[in-house]
Order: sequence, then structure tokens, then C-alpha cells
Amino acid sequence: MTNTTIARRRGRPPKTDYSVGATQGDARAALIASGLETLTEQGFLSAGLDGMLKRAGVPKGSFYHYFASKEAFGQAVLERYARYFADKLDRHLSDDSRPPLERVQAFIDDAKAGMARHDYRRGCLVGNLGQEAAGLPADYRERLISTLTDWQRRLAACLEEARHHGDIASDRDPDRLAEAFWIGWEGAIMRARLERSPRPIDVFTDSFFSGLNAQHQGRPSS
Amino acid sequence: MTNTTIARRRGRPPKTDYSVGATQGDARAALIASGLETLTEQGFLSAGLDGMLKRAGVPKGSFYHYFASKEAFGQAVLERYARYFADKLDRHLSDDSRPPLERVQAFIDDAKAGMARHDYRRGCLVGNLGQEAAGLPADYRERLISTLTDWQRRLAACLEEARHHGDIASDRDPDRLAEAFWIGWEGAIMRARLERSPRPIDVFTDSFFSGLNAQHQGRPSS
DNA sequence: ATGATTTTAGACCAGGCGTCTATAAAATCA
DNA sequence: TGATTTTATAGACGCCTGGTCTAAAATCAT
Repeated sequence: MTNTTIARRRGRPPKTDYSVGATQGDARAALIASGLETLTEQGFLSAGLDGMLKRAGVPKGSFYHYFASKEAFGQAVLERYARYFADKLDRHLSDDSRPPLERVQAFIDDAKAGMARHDYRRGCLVGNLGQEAAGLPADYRERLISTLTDWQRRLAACLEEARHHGDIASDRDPDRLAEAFWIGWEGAIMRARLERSPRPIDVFTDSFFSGLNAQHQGRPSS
Repeated sequence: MTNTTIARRRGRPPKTDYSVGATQGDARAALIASGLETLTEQGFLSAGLDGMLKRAGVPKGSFYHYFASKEAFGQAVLERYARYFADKLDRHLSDDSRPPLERVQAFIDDAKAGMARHDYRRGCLVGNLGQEAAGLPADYRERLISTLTDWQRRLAACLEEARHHGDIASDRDPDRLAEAFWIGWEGAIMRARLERSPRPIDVFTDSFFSGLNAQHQGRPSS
């Protein structure tokens, strides 16, 4: 059997375990953190590597040691963001100590606070990259879509609970409601950033909650 | 009356092989038309002048004869887009031959057809620039906001009619509903472009219409 | 011709991504 | 210990693109 314990190799060992956001000294983690800040503010295409390198305090030579290209770097940042966001979602939406819709509101308040904390300069990375999707490598598109459907799945589960709880009309489909939520959410984040105000988020979320117990009806007959 | 046949002008004659601007002979119009196509696809920051010039069939040296800078050019394109879009809105929303909500649906169908016609490559210029607002000159922000509130005003008037018509619960505020519409709309356009599908628009608009006759209720108590 | 006006060609410079070479650090082998 | 191998840092350089500007071209007016 192979020696799984240590398996000695020659040479300087790599700084393994990038997944856990190692803190100081880890250039790769610093780069991703810097990328998160920059890309949520500026998007991908118009963001320059040099700026992110400077922000992270990492020289260019190191960058291409850890990432094959700017594109590969962007993907890594997106992965990290998707995980970070899904964790935040779960933290709120699985909080059994509150009724389901309050959990949704708790997530919204959390996100709102985050935007205010950064003076409405940072948006949603998925929204930013989504708008640039035309000019991005093809695999970005798939990843962005899968991220959104992942968030949708998590929200739908909570809305399903709310339906059983009696807070949503029984003929509404939680999955479709969740889909509509994220569609509107991205618009609300964009608008909040534009106006530098939490109001768009409030207007959207109020509208969303109001619609939950409406009788479903088709569009106006044509 | 002016001689429209030949109308000789002073100075070096233009090359007049503009490919885009329907109206031949006007390089400026060709540039704006080209800019509309490009900026609705790519946004402002990552779009290059060269591509737009080539698309318009206008030589590079001419650009700064017609516009003071790329920024000024972008503003001109935005003005044109805002007018174009407001006209389209009015054409539908003021059509007294149909009930108000059907007019809204007619506008939506029109916009959907436009997106499909361009294979979901082009988005809403206001949405594109809005997402880039952080990296854009300050006056862009104000213009984008005023454009959205202008569209909101027009839609609110139609929703007010719908309320009198009995299609909207009497305690809902048409202005706030219209505000919510444009917030979600931008999200829907973005998502439709990402998925290259009309579905996000349908999901959003169905959700919007469903909410119109709901009893208004606050957010979940916290 | 000379001058005025309109349009264009092309140079210019800044910045952006990626590469390349050099060096230091950390471990093993001899 | 010293040689060797692998990892990581360091930043200068090249090539290209992109926005801007200046000088010149092409025409009309006098």
C-alpha cells in the first residue's frame, strides 16, 4: 500500500490548503481577497491586474505562479464568492428559531448592511459578471447560471417551508417564486449601487413579499 | 427653401461610405447608431472606439471632430437611447384602444421580440451603464437615474389608469409599483441575456402582474 | 493664390496582459 | 555540510490595444 501519511518529495513543499482562506503570508488568498473587492466594484473586463496586485501586495511574478491567466483568476474569485454567498444564505435560511419569511428578511437585512458598509460601491459579483457575459469566456456563463440556480434552490426550500407555515398562497410555486426573487434581486442591487441608497432593495423586497399571498393569475389577456 | 438636391458644403468632403447609419452622409449619426449597438452589447468601459468606428465606417481621425471624447460620445448615445426607449414606451402605454395592463404587456412583448431578434446579445443600455456607474464620470449617474425615473413616471400613469379600471388593488401605489417594475426589469434583462432566453422576462413579468391585485402587507415582522 | 472650413491620416503615449530571467527559500540527497 | 530540486518572490520587458491630439488633406469662398 502507498504511504499516505507523508509521501516525501524532493524540493520545497507547496503552501498547500488554499481552500481555507489562509490569512497572512498566503499570496494566493490575498489575491483572491483583493479580487473579490475589485471585481465586485468594477467587474472583470475593465479591472486591471496591476491594481489588484498592488491591493494584495503581491508582485506580478507570483500571480502567474498561482493562476494561469486573468480569466482563470476570475473563475477562482467567482468560485469563492459563490461559496461565500451560499454560506451566508444557508446561515439565515436554515435558522429554525425563526419563521421562514423572517429568515428571508434576515438575509436581506444582512446584505443591505453589507452594501451600506461599503458605501454602495460593491455590487453582486454574479450580477457584475452576468452583465459582461458577452465578453467573457464561455464557461463563465454556465458557472454564473449554475450559481444562481443554486441560490434559487436554497431559497425555494425556505419558501416551501413558508408555504406550509401558511405565509404563501398554496397555489404558488416556491421554485418559481425563488426564481423571480433572484431575477429581481440582481436588478435591485444594481439600482441600489446606482442610487447609492438601500431604497431599491426595500422597494423590491416589499413588492416580493406582497406578491407571496396573491392569487396567481396569468398575464393580461391579449 | 434650402437646396436639398446637392447642397455643396465647404471643406473636405466626407468619405460617405457609412455602413450603419441609415441616413447616409452623416458620420455623426452613423457613429451613434454604431455606439448603440456596441454599448448595448458590451457596455461602455470595455468597448473600444476602434470597433465602433469600423462598424460605422468612419475613420479614426474623424472621431474627435464629432465628439469631444469617448465620454461625451457615450453620453450622446445614452441620450439617444433614452429618447428611443421613452418613445417606444409611450407608443404602447398611451394606446387607448386597449385596457391599461394589456398595453404594459404589449410593451413587454415588443421588448422581448427585440431581444430575441438580436439573439439576446444586446441588453438595456441603462442597465449596462448602471452596473459600470462606479467607473463612469459623475454626470452619467444622474442621467441614468433621471432616465429611470422618467420611465417610471410614464409607467405609473398607465398603472394609475389600470387602478381606476379595477385591475389593481386600490391600496397599491402606482408610482411605487412602477418603481418596482423597473428595478426588476433590469434584473430580468440581465438574466435573459445571461441565459439567452426569454424565460427570465416571463418569470419576472408574471410575478409583477400577480402582485398587482394583492393586498399590500409589510415585510415579515422582525 | 490665399485663406477659411471641414474632414482625415497617422503618430503618440499611457496602460494592460503575459513572459522571461534572476533570486531567495525550503526541503531532500549524497 | 554542500549539492540538488522544487517552490515562491521579484520586477523588468515586450507586444498590443486604446484614447487622444496634431498636422495635413481636400474643398469652397474671395
